Amino acid sequence: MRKTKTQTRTAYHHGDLRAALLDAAEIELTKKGVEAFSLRGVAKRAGVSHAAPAHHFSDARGLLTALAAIGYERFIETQKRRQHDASPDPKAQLAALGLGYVDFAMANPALFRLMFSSEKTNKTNEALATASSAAFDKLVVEIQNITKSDPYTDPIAMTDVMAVWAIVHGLADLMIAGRTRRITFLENLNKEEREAILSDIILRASTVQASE
Amino acid sequence: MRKTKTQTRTAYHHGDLRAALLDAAEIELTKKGVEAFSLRGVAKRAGVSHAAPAHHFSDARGLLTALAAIGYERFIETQKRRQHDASPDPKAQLAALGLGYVDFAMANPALFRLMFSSEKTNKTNEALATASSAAFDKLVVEIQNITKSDPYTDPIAMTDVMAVWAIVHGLADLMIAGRTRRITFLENLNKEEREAILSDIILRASTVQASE
DNA sequence: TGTACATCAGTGAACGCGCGTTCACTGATGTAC
DNA sequence: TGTACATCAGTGAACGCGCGTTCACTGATGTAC
Repeated sequence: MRKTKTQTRTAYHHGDLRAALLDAAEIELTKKGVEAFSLRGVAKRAGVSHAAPAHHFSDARGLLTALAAIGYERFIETQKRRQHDASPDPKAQLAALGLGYVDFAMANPALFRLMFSSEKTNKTNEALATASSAAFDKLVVEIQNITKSDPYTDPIAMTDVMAVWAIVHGLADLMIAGRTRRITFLENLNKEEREAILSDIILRASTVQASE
Repeated sequence: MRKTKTQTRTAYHHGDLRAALLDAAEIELTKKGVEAFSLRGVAKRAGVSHAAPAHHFSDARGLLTALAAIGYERFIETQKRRQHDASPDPKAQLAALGLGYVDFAMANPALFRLMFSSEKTNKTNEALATASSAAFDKLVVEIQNITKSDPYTDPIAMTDVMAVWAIVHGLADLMIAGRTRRITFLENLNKEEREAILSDIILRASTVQASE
């Protein structure tokens, strides 16, 4: 999962238990789901006693909140990677952002649900709020590049933000839930074909698309 | 919540414990969330001993599955009500369907999440699969009315189904999660204005919209 | 209508389990002199 | 460099709690005659 460690490993006792706990929490989340997630399970996976996490996180909520914040950072990285490989054209950039959104959800369904749908994170946490806002702002910037209008002052542009966000988020959530399996033709396409269709769907949500 | 009872109440022992348990389960779900849902809590709410539910549901999964199936029936009713009050024009009908989708999610967020995002239901259950398919088919029919083409045989029409479903589902899920609070102008509108904007957003997803 | 019996919905005590939390402890690391 | 002490990350036993599950039971309802 995450690879930031072994730097300080064996430096002090465990080395970097905080990072190890976050890694273990992600595995626990993926294998057990948010519903069956337990601090004791995380400690066991990290190979420490069940009382050890208390030195780094006050409780499960604190650990999950930190994990969600890291999730947003990786979420943004996934989108940037997609955009880097795409044409610099604003619409291609927006579609790439959306494909990155879906990529991340499919690759990390449990983490995605934790970030967007769970009550088990502390939304007033500063790191989480900052990371979450950064993700939102990336979308706002892409829409601004297309509409040439600042969504924070122009309701029409903000409506585009909302519409694109909704369609991308809806695709991601339905795909995670396995609901697209019902749509057999989509499942039978190869990667390129499927992405072309998803890009087309994503771009429908911005009105500038239609008026061009 | 549900009002089907007192019919047979006091008829045999409790009367209709099965229905009472489903009512109690919905309250438990709303107050505790899927994550903290417990059979004992449901029994307590229904005013029976914690072992009583076993006579009607094998376990929490069985109870939640039955509740999800009922949820889909009410989900469809909510959409039909919206459509009944709308113009018979196919696009107005589609927008009404979408508004009903959002209505239901906002009025029953926990139940909505149980239906669409939870691992705690048994998806191979016949009643649940039937109810869920009926909801999907309603959307398929509305798209067919607009495109004049059967989505089950025409991939272009099915893509419209997917796109409309995604945008409506995304709106619903983001609104439940409180993510639209960031979009302040939307929050300051009255009911009619907000619904006009949501309808506009929903109709963007169908390509027939743009080509007309 | 009356009695005797069968059925079965709901009871309540008991169980084992995993959970979060507490707390006295151990022992490795860091620091003062 | 060496010793003595402080710090603090991690240990492991113990706790109380709510959970699902089991099971012998009670007693109301239904049925046979």
